[in-house]
Amino acid sequence: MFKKEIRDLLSGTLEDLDYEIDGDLLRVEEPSNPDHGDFSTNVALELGSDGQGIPREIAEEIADAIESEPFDRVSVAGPGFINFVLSGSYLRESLLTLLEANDPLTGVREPRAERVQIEFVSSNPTGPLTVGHCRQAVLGDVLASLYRSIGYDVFTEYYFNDEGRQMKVMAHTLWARYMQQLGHDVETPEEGYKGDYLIDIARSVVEEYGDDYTKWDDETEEFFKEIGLTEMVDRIKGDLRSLEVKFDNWFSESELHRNGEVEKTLATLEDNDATYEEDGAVWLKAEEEGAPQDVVLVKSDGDPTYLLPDLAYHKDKYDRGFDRALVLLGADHQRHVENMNAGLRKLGLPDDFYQVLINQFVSLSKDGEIRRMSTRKGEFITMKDLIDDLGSDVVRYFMVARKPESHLEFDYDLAKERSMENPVYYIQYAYTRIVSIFNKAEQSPGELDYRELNVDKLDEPEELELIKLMDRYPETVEVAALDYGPHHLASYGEELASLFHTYYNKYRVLVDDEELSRARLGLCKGVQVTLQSLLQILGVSAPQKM
RNA sequence: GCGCCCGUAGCUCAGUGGACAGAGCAACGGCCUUCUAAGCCGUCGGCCGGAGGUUCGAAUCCUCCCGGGCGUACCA
Repeated sequence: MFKKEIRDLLSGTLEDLDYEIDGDLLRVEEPSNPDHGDFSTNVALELGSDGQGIPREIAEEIADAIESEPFDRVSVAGPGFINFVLSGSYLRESLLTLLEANDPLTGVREPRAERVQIEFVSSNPTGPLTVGHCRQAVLGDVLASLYRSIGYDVFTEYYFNDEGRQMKVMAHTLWARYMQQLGHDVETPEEGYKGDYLIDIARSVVEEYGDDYTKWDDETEEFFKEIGLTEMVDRIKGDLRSLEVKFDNWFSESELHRNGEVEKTLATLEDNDATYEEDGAVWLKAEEEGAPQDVVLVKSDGDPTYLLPDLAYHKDKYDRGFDRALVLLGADHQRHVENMNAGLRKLGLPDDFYQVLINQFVSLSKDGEIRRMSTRKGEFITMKDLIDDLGSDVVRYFMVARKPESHLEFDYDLAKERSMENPVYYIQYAYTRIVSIFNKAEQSPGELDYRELNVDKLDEPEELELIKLMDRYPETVEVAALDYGPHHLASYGEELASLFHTYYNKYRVLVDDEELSRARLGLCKGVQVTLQSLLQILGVSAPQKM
């Protein structure tokens, strides 16, 4: 946030001094080297290369013109950088502002007109959710929190692909398992789902219905599809609940078929001259819109492919009034995205409506071994196993700690670790430590009156560093949301926790000097409020005791 | 072959075109009468996959190459 203020300040100063600069070139950053101040700008270098003067001289001029107000020092360095050092009094003041608001995000929580819909997980209800879905579930959930926390109107949705070929394969596999339970020699389909979970379901079907469905026909298929679907949807919802992931809506693909939306979408595409027939199938002219090749919308057997209902679904999202439809998809859906973009353009939807965050796969390392997963082969670790074993806090944290477009190697051994080497506990423990300090002080954080604090007592470098870092929190949240990068928040959490632990180890909060104690308690409360907000966005608990 | 993503310390990864590239783990060396040692402090460790280019300045942008993942279906 504060970076933006400096930018505004600079742009005013530049105007006063008759310099002209493109807004994009006016950059303020936080140097990694503390010798270069808390913030710095290269604007004088940009002006120099634009021929408006000599960088160092411009820098001197700008530095002289800037009020000293929130800064201790504004200096020129190197070829023409301008470095800003925040004053202690500004920082202390900002701690009081935080304590007064009792909410670290007031600055960025502004009402935004845009309505954002986020769709994620959306697996075929043909099997249990695996660690891969788990990453997406947490990414989507945290992104939704991030957007809400900066003032967006967010709506989350899970789309069940409960129609189509995969469902038929599932039904057939389930029937085969059922027949096997009854002692018939029926082979599990080659393409079928090999996991044991279908055997469990088959067993319960035998218990309830006996041998009523030994003949494979349309009625039997429908029956097993229905049973399998109900059972899988139930499990999926249960798994997500235990991961603390909530959806505002569950949407079924079958609904789009029933109410004619799929057909209507096809008709629109035909009207827009976006389709043609070949080999008995209906094709979308996707290549015209930048896709690598045309794709089939309706197969020669009359069934639509996955693409057509998905187009209908997004038309529906658009008609429901969302301004942006963010969809989280796995890396294997890249081609689908290109097809969707082409199809949506043919339907006449605005280009920036459909946005996709592609996330790479998860591998799991345990006892030094890396294990990969496949739902169809039945080789996978389910989300449920993971949560039962590690708890939702740990699972959630690990799943968002890496940026979505990177492969995630889930370090099972570290996740299992109950020590401060585990970053989840490290962050939680910082929070808990503060609770513990307040207990020791026989005071609740709520009782602490910020108006009675003498923050001038806070002048240790670590104290000012902590405030400085907290000052950056709102901006971190905003960046994490807008960049679709929840991992920024995780990194920030580790940094803040680390700084606090260091401080805690070096200084005592509760000391004989009562005024100092109170001021330090105020600082602790600031950290606590910030961590609480962060953990809440990540969906990780903030324990009172550990 | 073509397309997308990734390649940064031994390992797992951060790093919004800036000024000597960071963290955690591992390794090594220290440290417990204290608000929780489930800890703390320190040291070691890098031609940022390679080669060109753009720029006053590149881990970051462009091109090519190498390595890994994914895709390239009338599956989802």
